[in-house]
Amino acid sequence: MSDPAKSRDPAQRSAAKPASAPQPSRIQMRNRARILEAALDVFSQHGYRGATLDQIAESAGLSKPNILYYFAGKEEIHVTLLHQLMDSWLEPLRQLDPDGVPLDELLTYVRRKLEMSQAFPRESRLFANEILQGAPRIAPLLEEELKPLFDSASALIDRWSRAGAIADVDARHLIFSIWATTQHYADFEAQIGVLMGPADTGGEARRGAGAYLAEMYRKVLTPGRG
Amino acid sequence: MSDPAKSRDPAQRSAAKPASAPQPSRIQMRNRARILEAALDVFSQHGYRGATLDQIAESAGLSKPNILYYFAGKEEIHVTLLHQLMDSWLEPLRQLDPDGVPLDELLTYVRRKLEMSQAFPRESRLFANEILQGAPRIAPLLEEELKPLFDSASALIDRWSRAGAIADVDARHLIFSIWATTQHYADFEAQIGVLMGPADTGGEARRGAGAYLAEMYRKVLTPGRG
DNA sequence: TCATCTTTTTACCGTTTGGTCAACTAAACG
DNA sequence: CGTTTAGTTGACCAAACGGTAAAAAGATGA
Repeated sequence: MSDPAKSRDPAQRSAAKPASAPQPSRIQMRNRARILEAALDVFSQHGYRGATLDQIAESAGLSKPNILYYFAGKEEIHVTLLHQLMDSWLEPLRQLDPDGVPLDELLTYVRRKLEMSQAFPRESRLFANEILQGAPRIAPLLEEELKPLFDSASALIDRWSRAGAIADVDARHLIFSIWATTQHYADFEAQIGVLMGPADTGGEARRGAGAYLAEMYRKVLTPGRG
Repeated sequence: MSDPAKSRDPAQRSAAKPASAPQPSRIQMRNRARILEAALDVFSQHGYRGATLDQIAESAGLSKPNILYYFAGKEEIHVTLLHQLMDSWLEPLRQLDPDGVPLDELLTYVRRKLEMSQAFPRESRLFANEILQGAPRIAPLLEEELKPLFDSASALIDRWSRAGAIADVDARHLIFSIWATTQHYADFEAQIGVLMGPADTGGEARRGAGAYLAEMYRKVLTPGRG
């Protein structure tokens, strides 16, 4: 009766055997992508608990049981999104070049991070939601992926700082402030929309943020009489 | 049968007649405070949809129907918290003194805002959660209370800027960056705990943040050769 | 003491939620 | 073609949810 592996299970668990990668079909790739796209919409807007499978299903144009055919459950969809997100999210930090011009490297990092928040506000909000709630599903990933990168970037900035290439700043709090200021424009968009005038959110606010942050971090990082 | 106002209704709707303020009893004050305290815990940790009346009830040490005796519903509890929060949240900005020393005023504002985030992280997260989800319940309050204050503060900073008392910065984005950097330590505490080492979150990180932000905004705001 | 008003609880209701099941349809392949 | 497999769906379920009804229990004051 219960023949194991009697049929291919697209909703493969995370601990699937590495050897048995049955190469997903075109339909599977398309529908998984649809589901993740819809889930990003719903999760980023309502948070994990606030999102329902029915909402995701309707937004994806699929039935709820069909969604559970591709993913083992609500949590697996969420975790999948977070894993996908983490990679692209860390890329700007990875591109910090130890051999580049320190000030340019950091200002470029600020610019990339801001562009990323503006281009992918849903991803930013999804991440913010998860962290706000204590990172219950992404904590291991923070420890394994984010922390090593954060440590090495901090060490690099500290070296630049001690060498006098940039001002004497606390590297870790500098990174925090860059994350905070850039992601703020995505995460608090509802507030900014009210304060800047709703008609304006995409236009002047965008350029204004870039110009302000560039100038701010130029002042913060330019070495000078202390 | 349906005698209106046949019994005092502690769960008074918001649009209650102003003349009929029956002066709440000691029990009412104590239990309402318990409920709001418990609700702040639960809402700030799980978000609006993620929080349940049963959780709030258990945390408050009351039964669920008893909670609904004091508040008309889940949403009313949430809105009450947001209203209470908004007042104290805006106070540091209100204390900006047009007649003070501009640089000192702004650095003091940064310090106060950071202290507030560190002293009331649950309030900060409650607010962040609400904004993140599009401010569905607090939008009117943002328009009526936050925006006027934001506009006048921006105007004041602009005047200081044009007068040369501080550097030439965009006042509105300056305020955004102050909000972002200070609230970040409360809202992203889970992330910061991982990156700074969990044992450290309350100690060095606290002082480090204050020192870093003071130095950063000193550099940003000190007028000098552009 | 009794009568009245406030507070609390027990039992319940309708809806929503994540998830399952068995049957159905559509491809793939010989 | 037929058979096997992949994909899809309507019907359903148990649990959790916000909220209600009504009556019990406490407090209050004459």
